[in-house]
Amino acid sequence: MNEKKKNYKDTLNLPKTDFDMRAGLLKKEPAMQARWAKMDLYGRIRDARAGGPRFILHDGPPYANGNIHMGTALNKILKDIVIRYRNMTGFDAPFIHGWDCHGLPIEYRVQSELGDELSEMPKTDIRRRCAEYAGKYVKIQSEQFQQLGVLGEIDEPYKPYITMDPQYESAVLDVFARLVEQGLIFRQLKPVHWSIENRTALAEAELEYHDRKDDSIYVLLAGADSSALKNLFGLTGDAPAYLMIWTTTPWTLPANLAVAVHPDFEYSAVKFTHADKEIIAVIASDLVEKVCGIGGIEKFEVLAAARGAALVDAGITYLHPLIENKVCPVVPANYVTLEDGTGLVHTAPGHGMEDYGTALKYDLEVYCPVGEDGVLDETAPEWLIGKSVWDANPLVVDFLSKAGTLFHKQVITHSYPHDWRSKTPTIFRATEQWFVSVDGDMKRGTTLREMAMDACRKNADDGGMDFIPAWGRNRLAGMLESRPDWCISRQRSWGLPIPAFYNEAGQALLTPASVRAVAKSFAERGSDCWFTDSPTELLGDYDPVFDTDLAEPNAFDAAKLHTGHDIFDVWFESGSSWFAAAVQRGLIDEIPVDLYLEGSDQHRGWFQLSLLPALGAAGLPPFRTVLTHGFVVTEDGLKMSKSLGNTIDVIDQLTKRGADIIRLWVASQNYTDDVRCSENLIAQSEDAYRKIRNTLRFCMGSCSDFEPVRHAVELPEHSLDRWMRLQLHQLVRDVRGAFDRYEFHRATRLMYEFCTVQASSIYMAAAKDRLYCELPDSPRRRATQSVLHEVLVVLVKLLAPILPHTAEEAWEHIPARSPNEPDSVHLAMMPEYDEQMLEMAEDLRPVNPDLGQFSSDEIQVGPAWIWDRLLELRADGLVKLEALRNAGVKNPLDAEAVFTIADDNPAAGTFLETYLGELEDLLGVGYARIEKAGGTDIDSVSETLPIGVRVEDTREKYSRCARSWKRRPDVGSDADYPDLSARDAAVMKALANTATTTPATHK
RNA sequence: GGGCUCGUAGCUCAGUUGGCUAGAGCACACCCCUGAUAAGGGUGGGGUCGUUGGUUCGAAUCCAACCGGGCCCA
Repeated sequence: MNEKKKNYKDTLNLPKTDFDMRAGLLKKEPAMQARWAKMDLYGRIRDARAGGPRFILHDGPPYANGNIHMGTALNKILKDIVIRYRNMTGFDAPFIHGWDCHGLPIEYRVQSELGDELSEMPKTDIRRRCAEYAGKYVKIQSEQFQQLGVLGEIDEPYKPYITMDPQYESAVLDVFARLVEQGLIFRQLKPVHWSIENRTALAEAELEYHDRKDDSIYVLLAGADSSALKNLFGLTGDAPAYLMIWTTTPWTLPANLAVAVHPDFEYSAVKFTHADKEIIAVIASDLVEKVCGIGGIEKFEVLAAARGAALVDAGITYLHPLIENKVCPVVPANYVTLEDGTGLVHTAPGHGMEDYGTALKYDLEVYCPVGEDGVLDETAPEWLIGKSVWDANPLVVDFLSKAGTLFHKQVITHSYPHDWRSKTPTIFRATEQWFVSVDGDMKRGTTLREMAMDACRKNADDGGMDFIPAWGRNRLAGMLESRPDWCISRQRSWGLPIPAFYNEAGQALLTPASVRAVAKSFAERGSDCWFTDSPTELLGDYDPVFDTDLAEPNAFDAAKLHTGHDIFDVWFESGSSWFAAAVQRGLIDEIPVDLYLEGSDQHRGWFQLSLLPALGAAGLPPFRTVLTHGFVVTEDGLKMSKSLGNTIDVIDQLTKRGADIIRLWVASQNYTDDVRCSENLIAQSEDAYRKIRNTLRFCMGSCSDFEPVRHAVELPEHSLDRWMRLQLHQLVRDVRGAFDRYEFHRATRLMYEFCTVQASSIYMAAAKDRLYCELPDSPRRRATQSVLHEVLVVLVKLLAPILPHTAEEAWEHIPARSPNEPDSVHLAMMPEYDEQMLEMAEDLRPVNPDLGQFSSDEIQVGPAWIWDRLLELRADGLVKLEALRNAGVKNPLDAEAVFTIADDNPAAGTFLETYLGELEDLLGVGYARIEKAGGTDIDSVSETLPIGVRVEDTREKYSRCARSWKRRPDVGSDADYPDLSARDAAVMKALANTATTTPATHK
């Protein structure tokens, strides 16, 4: 590089900025977060938006156990984007975070750590340890969320809502009292999933299905009246008749009380030899062959057939397989299938949900001979008493085998429910539990199910709910339609006690007033007092004698009561958060809140289990809109699991790449479906991040000597700058629209493509010449700076919800940022767009007075149309430049663009003259000129605009300007600067002038 | 097994009420620039729109079945 070139370089206005090209997020983000905390950014946003329209997103509480994972991060970042965007559009949108602290997983964890100490430990000690454990993870997760740039009432000086907080617990009881008031709470013996290991009833959510090996047995049940059974089939003879059933849980046979058949199925009486005797067995017709095959029966004879309904109508009974002289009925049931077994279903109401339903219908006893320890009690056959159900299995099989009623036994592997924590198999067992009734009539004259279904049918504006994506409505409705009563009791320590007292007769004291009395105690002393205080103390001023809700108030002597041992299902606690989190903060009037935003699994979970308490207690849904997102899956779309080792750790990514990278990844995903995540995919976001960052950086660098108030100018008519501003305003319109609809991936893509295409590839590339080479204060340069400055400010604001750290850093580097703007971008308002400008641009006018007409009277043009054509000319020219490059002209500045028009088309000529300068820059060529072709044979890019373009090598033809590097005919036209083009020579003279008049600049 | 749901280039996404040889950006390849430089620009290749059938003059778009993935149940 020679001396002279260097001199000219010094005369250029090259970009200048302190905004680092390399992000350095790992260092900057923590510092930024610390500063936000120090300045109380969140509090300042609250103050700034006070009085604005409220927007409440109610945070679903994550479970305070373990580090956050990618899914938790996805969820919280999406919420944070919503909150930030809403606040930037003028809403008063607080963000109150929450944590779910009670529950089995934590208790189980603490128990495992305690080991043998556990047995001697009082409940309060276990609970204290659980509380410490939960508190520890609340803190850890809180910090992790904050590291992701999540804002809100999550840490000091603000308080998130914590489900183990006394105030919160008290509020949950408040909700409960209202449900009691509505008559929705009842107590009943009912089979529940029971964990023997943990001695507790389990919610369905607490089950995992794993393969397990079990004895699959086919059992013959002798007809109580063998001839009656044979008569039904029109049979005679000596062979005894049996019903054949199938089960994989032999231990439930002691509790067998019936056999269920499908009334519509056909059943066959089959004759074959079993244990050297000829017998007749009843099997569903479609399964005869299969069952005989399984049993190794080669020779069998189907004697006759009858409908299931006929068996029922004939009052067929059978002899209990284990208990002598016990006679049981055949009952109809529609859930009987022909998938497995024999089509006749062993029914034990104490050990199965469907069996239980049948029992209620046909008045069978809900008999359960199994204790909470999984051991058969004294009501069982003597040889089974004291045996665990697992030990009972082989004994039962053995008994049947000896009795000759075991048709067949085989070991099968099947999917069986396991306790999600201990991984041990669960059983169904009937126990006394507390329930929320779904179909019982409330005081308000309807049922919870009816209310819920009704809310599902209506939109938010009609008192119902809105769903994003729309199918959420269907999914929630489907679950509500079929869900059973909600069992809310658990037999554990770590949870909110169900405030039921019992008298000596075992009657429960549970009324709205008694619950509220306990709520008061819990608010004052925390729920630990349930385990330390006497019932009298817990009830305070409440005296059952004066409780009008009690039918027999005198049956309950406060002094003789004892407290119940049940705690609430944790879902009831989190399902009451709409009330409990709001009541402490004076936000009760905001119910239903605007938005719940969780993973799609929460249709069954939190959404449903918040809806039910809210409808029961308040008569309203808790939310107006439910937004769900999919799950984080691997690059191949498969589920992530620790055991498969295909997970990606969010903290790992955070400490490796920075929060804004993860946030950009989140924002770029269409979360309505599952989102794929891998190292690769996040790396892709990192690339995108760099592009965005550099686009901002170029704007800053180019505006280093630009102050909008002093230098901003009107953009010239027909200038590329006008096009750019048009693009920018379209961007604002489209991005805001996308944000408004929660379509963050659209917003992100729009902004990213704007940076890549419109800004970087088209505008900035074209604007370089004028930015660098023109006089600093030239109107043309100032116009470009005016646009770039606007691009910068607008883009930083639009990006702020997604990239809070980078946007804030950029905000600080915006040259001459308006004093009217706040000192944090997160306090700023989202940019508005010039609707009129956009309309005018799209507007097509029959004839543009500046341009006349192109080829016919019908043609209609407008700015948008014109720029589309110009960009087509650009694309065409670029292809030709590429060809020229391959032919040896490497640098487009060594080429000229020649635009050809027909002689007789003055309109096209005028058009070209108007835009020739912009076309030169758009193509990045040294020079552009117009050529009139003789005929009409123009190789035009557009039918409506007959203009052709070609490019030519000018290395022989023109000299290169030593300053702008452009080859053009006017190089050397100024004798003082023979190596410069006319424009650059003039600029140099002007600069020389300035230099002599203001020597200070050379100091 | 059931309910809901998704399936467009290697990746992330567009594709209005069915209608021109299915579009972007990234990635990739090749090339350029070296005055956004651990930057910037250009060109190009790449898709039987999960599969198969059907409706239709015409289907990525509507219907059915199937295959594969996910969530929730069983």
